[in-house]
Amino acid sequence: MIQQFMKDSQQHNTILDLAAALNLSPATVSRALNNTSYVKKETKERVLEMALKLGYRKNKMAAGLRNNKTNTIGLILPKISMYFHAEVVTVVQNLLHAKGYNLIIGQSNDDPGMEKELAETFFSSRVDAIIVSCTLETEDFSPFDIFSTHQIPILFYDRVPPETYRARVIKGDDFNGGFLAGKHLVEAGCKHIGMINGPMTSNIYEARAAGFIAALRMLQGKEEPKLFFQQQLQAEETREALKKMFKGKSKPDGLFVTSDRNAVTVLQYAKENGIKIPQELRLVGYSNDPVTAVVSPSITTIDQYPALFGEKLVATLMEMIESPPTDEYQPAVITPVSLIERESA
Amino acid sequence: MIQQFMKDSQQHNTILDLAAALNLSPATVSRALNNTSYVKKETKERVLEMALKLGYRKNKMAAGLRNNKTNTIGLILPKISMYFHAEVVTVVQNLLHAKGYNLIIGQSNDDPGMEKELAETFFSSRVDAIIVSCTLETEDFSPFDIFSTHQIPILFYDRVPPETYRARVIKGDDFNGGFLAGKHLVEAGCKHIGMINGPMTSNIYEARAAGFIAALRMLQGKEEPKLFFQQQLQAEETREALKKMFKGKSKPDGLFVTSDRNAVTVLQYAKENGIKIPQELRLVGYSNDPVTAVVSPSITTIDQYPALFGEKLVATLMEMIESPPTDEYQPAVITPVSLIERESA
DNA sequence: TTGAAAGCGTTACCAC
DNA sequence: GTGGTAACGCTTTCAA
Repeated sequence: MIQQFMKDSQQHNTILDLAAALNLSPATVSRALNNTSYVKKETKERVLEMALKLGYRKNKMAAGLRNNKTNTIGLILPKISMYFHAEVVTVVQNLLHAKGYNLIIGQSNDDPGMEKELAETFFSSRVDAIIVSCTLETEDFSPFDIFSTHQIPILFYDRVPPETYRARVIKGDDFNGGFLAGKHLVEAGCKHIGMINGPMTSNIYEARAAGFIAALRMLQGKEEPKLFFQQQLQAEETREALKKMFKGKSKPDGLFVTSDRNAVTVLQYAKENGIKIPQELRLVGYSNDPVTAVVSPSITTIDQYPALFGEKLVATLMEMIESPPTDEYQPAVITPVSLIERESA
Repeated sequence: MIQQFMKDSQQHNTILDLAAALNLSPATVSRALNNTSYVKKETKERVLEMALKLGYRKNKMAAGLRNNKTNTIGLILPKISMYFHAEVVTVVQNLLHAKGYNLIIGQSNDDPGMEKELAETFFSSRVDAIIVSCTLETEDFSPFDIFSTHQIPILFYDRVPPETYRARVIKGDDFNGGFLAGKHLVEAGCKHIGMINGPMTSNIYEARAAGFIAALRMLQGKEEPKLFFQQQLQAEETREALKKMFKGKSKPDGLFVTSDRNAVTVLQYAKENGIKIPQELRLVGYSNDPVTAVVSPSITTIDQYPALFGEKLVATLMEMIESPPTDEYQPAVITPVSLIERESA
């Protein structure tokens, strides 16, 4: 009876197949499947039962084409293996899944060219919205213009464009993170405080540095911290920076390293060179990567609450998707940070 | 001139718009855009130029619907923040992107229910193929049957179904990994060797245990290692296991912990309880998570070469997508592992 | 070398 | 409550 309506197993059953098997119109079947408008209770049950029997699954592409809505969100980030990003992605994906959304993830590998390609691809896939954390070097944000011009919600997070590029933004309180680090080192009695930072082209490193310097100025009365290095956050460069710092006579006794991975590198360098942490050098990292808790000495660091961050991200995104687009200025959402005190400082 | 063909900026330009603007048929435009069949060189250039001018981007859904090919691959894994998986995903995504494929990632959070849901969703999205690393508890693999019955390539990796479930598989050499760990501990002179393992419902832990036991039998002549615990890989349970192990009089002097995160937990437990590593207890972990290199003492572990793993994964998948489906038995692809010797053993 | 037209699977409008 | 049908944007046969 039913077999006769089944196609070759490799074929996909469609609404038309269901309709034929039930002597109904495709319209009614669609209504029954989607709970839209009224369908006789009995009819609905028959449809659902048959759908199960024939192993029917909606073709999302067809639905997407018709509805101009894909229930897919694109997410572009530099590297998924970074602790903060991995945590955020996990939360975002779980929350979106619960709301019936699919997530497409693209890694730019910190390459602006790749970032642009991903933006194009996601646009072609007609994502309903897009979430972006930029590369360290993104200076041209025009590849993202297509989204705003087509009224597709775009939300930047963590590494975001400058305010001059009008866009919705959610980011951690990097200024405060830097400030807390500086304050902690000053209050620990450090006199020669240095910093190893990421490239200033990225808002997060710029803000962490600003907060850090503000703390030193305010609490230490110093005009400008002397031992101050910027670099790409590679282990080799960190070692170079350390070599320079410890060559002179006024060695640092406190160091703020704006990424935990690099803070670990500092730890290793110190061990290799007989520098005692925290006795001779106090150290503060950034992100509360679990690794900071298990090295010894454990590393004092700044927690960014990635789970909370992810929740706010999704809440903001949903608001953007559901509410009609507005030209009103929307201030950046800032999520909290706090200092986690451990052995290194 | 051109403006008159532009729609409201929020609308998407289509092939019809291009065709109208150029006085061509949509067919020709499509051919020009896709390099399919011959189009006069000049026509093609005009099309491409206009596409650029109007900011045309192909609607992938429409193309997918028509072609029955989405250029999208689904990937289901337990948790993206695990080192091995993060690395594999990165490689897989980069390689697939280079080949023009999109990747949809879904995290099951080690929940078989979620895993099933993701499989359904990806099927609905009509992915061209699917890659799966199962949850620790997946025992019913039938949610994946839809893919094989519809001739959609499915490739399991790392945590895979038993051989009785006929499917293409690629996995690390877990047996050998276990063997290497056992051998290393025996050769280091350990007499009371124990193991802390994950749940035996998962093939990876089952194989690591088998290899480990084989090594002890072969090299130590022991019938059965005595200090042997299985558990879910949570820190608390690891501590429980350790407490039991070190309560009795015959304490272990060598320990194989089948996950690096737990090996770190062992390290901390040892520190807290004054057990000297490696003098009193030699320790071997699994995965070569970067954390094992930076804790002290650094942890001897088994490297799984995730980058190589990812390459083989993509190569196998491409072969499955491109070659006609076959019923021939395809043996599992096994990727190499090796022991990384560090301070802990 | 190009055009006309059908069709992929779904949904929503308009009838009845 | 339900059915008929057009339309979403693209590609591909068939014809010219």
